[in-house]
Amino acid sequence: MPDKRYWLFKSEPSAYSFDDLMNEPDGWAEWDGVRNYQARNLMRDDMKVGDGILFYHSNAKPMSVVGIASVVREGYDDSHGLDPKDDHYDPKATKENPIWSMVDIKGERALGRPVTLDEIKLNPKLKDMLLIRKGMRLSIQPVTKEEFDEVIAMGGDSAN
DNA sequence: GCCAACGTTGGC
DNA sequence: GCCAACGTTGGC
Repeated sequence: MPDKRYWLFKSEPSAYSFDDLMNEPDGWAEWDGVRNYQARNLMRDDMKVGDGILFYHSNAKPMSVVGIASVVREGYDDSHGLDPKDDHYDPKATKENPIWSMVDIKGERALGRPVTLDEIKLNPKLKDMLLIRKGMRLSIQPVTKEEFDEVIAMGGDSAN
């Protein structure tokens, strides 16, 4: 996979945690409900099957990267926006133009230990991560292979 | 719980 | 097309 890319997905563990992903009965989950155009474009246009994902817990104690996941289905229509009863309903979405996209992801493995936001901020190799840029709220962010590998190394995972 | 930063909406 | 108001995110 010559052009494998790497991403960071944020999730509030009170809403959906890495354990929830690992415990999915089917082994994978729809990453639905993203309602931000920039994040949508990344999912719709740039993600490929096999891409690596750092799974980050926001609004958590501690805030940290807790596990590794991967893309198992490339961007497709997020039909949840069409359902008025769905939490992620968007009144502007139509069958002809659902507006939003999602990917499917699979939990790979937990890190040996969580890598906290504080540690990421202190690591000079990770100083350019979007995650620690002031005001950066994007829930899906690209990361470089070097950053991806560094976080895994910090988490004490030797699997790759 | 607070609030800064940011995206979106809507009046003009 | 500008921009103030508003809602949300997410660290603190």
